[in-house]
Amino acid sequence: MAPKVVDKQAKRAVITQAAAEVFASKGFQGASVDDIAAAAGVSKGSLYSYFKNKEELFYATFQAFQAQLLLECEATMAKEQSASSKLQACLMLSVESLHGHIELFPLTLELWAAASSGSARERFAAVMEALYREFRGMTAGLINIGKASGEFRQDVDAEAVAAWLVGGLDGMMLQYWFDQSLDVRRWTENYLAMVLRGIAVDTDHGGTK
Amino acid sequence: MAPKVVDKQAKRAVITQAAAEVFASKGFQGASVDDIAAAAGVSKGSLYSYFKNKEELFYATFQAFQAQLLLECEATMAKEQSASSKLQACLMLSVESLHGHIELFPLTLELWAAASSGSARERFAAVMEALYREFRGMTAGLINIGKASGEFRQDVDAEAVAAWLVGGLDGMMLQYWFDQSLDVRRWTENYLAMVLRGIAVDTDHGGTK
DNA sequence: TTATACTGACTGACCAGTCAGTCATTAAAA
DNA sequence: TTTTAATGACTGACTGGTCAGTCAGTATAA
Repeated sequence: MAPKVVDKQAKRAVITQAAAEVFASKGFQGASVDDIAAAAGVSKGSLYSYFKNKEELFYATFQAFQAQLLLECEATMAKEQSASSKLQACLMLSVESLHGHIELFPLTLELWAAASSGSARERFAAVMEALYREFRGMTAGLINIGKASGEFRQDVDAEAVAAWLVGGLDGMMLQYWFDQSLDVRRWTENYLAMVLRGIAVDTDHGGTK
Repeated sequence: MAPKVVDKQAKRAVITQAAAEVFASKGFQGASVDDIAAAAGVSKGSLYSYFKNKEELFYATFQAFQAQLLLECEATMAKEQSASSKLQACLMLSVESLHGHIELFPLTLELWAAASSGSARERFAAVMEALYREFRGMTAGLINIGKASGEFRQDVDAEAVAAWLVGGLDGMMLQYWFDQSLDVRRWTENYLAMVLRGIAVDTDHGGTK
């Protein structure tokens, strides 16, 4: 009348952690549920008592990965003062973080592919749309604050810059995934300096040459 | 002593065209060779006489898609004079072109995923690395021409800007794929203007306010 | 005892790639 | 012109294997 008790949350975490590695190295379709169960040290039947199906498991796995990045990002951003330094801190942290966990980047690629076609398309596409909307909104908000405070030019299209920065980060990491000798951190630093000069109001104009 | 003759190249094109649609709507793993053969109006056995295996077929399909974009891009770029207008023309054309064939964008996503994990990883990853290297090189070359001609600042990191523009284009189209109400063309136009202002030498500074 | 967690063998569906045989087309012999 | 032979493009049933998800039975804690 009060049988065996396990910490379900902890066990879910163990499973998603194992799943992250397997999904990242074999892909969504390529990873079999047997593989994941074995990696997590759990039987297949047990795994199915924690997750409705493979799709659900994949989604939970990606969520865990994403949530951690978002947390780090928000924490770091809060420390900065000006809009441009917040932007810079946030972008650099994202690059650092993705760079540091590059072995999990395929999870994202798999989600993109899953969201683009296949049976789970509708669901994953909705997730991605919401995620991008949030990131764009956050970034655009930051830029608008900069405009309001007179830090950035009035004719800056906040949405456009936000979309390109968010997209650029993804595209950047994609290139890094394919060639890990690229110095994406330095590139990001240098590039952002250019972009900020382009959107800042002209106070001084200390050009080289 | 001379049997039925068919135009093999033409038939390959018919098959890859059908394959593009099927791969785009069902993904690489999700699309069965039977599906594709049926869509192309060809038997499965016949299809296998044109392509060694499914992977080969997928690669050929992506190549056809990519080659067309590259051709359009090079043609348009040749018409422009200054480095900045070449850059602008090339980027806008790419956005226009991808925008116009957005239904085939999943092909790219599938290739990314295929290149990130699974059995064909090595091969597809090499293809993607080469592709990005080429695009980055082309773009960086353009920027360096601009630097040499005094159009752009000397302290511009050409590689960094190139990587971010190339990556940004991908990331942009990704967002558009998930939400086709986004006005990516206008965003690109506006954003590029900002970037160009950031990398151009300071001649006049006609800021708004 | 009893409620719950857990196991792994099993099932049914799916699919890439093969291959033995068919058929339309053409060259050349009659 | 007609017949015959050669060719290779084409077909689709079949094989060998994989895998998501289920369930009947077992272990364990209260």
